[in-house]
Amino acid sequence: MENEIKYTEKEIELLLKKHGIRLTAIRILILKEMFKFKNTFNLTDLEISLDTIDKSTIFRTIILFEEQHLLHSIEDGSGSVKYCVCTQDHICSINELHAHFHCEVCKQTFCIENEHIPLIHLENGFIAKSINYTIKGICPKCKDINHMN
Amino acid sequence: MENEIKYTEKEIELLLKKHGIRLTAIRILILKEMFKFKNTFNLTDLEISLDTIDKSTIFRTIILFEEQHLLHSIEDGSGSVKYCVCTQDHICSINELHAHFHCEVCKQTFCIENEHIPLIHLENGFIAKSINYTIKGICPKCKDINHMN
DNA sequence: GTTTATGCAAATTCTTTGCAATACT
DNA sequence: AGTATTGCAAAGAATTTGCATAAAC
Repeated sequence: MENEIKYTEKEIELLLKKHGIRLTAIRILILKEMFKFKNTFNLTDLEISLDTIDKSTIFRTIILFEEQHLLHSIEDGSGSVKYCVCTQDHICSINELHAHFHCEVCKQTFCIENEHIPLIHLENGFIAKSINYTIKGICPKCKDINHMN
Repeated sequence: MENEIKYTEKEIELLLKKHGIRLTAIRILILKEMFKFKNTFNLTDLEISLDTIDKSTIFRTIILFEEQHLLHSIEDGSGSVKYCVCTQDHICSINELHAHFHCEVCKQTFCIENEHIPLIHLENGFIAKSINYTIKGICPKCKDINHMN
């Protein structure tokens, strides 16, 4: 594992509580694991790295976290829903949502942190709850490997 | 069927040819059916309305149409990929792509025709091929039915 | 002790593929 | 004849659910 742990046990617990999520050993473990992913992750990613925990438990935990706005989902057209954790440096309210980039070669999905999603005008009567802005293409690493331009 | 047929047999055939797609009776039938949907449609929608044609044939036809840029796909997080046909009044090149609105109540996905997707700046090295901009929320009809605001 | 969370097993849904049969040129 | 298209059947992948057990409050 090449990742640096950003959050202490205590901080993980506070984050859960802040979002009105009851503490359990498994939820702490799952959230801790989520922070290990540099980019986004899907259910299978978590299932593999948390192989003692049942898939359905992870699934229901993701649903709970999403309902409590501790994470949000990204549809990148890869065939599985990706997730990323909402933290204070990674804002997820509707006006400050960030966009994502999905590489069609390596299948990774990156957060585009530096810019918010530009909003467009909605006709009267439509109520926006969330926005998904995903650019698909080729990331720098895969471009170099495949000598594309 | 409350839909008005917008395209004649002849126009359907021309559209296929224009996109370098060989004509077959089934492809003409499928494209004609696609135009009947006011909004977007998915594989199952077509499977139901074209119940004499096999699902895998429809699937492979969609892939072909998409490769030839006769239609484009939309990931709206509904669990199935939606499609909509690219016509001259419904531009689909990357700079002129339109956004979509997905209603979480009725599960319909609407094209937002009046505005192009605003582009955001990509860091050096990223190559964009397509963009997916989908707003999720509640459509006017469902808002009224459920007395929401 | 009652509510909530978890694991196991399996169902469901959506997508995709192999292969044989058919149609087209 | 040879290539492209289609149908059938089934595989694969991702998601979701029912129910019994275990944990938390």
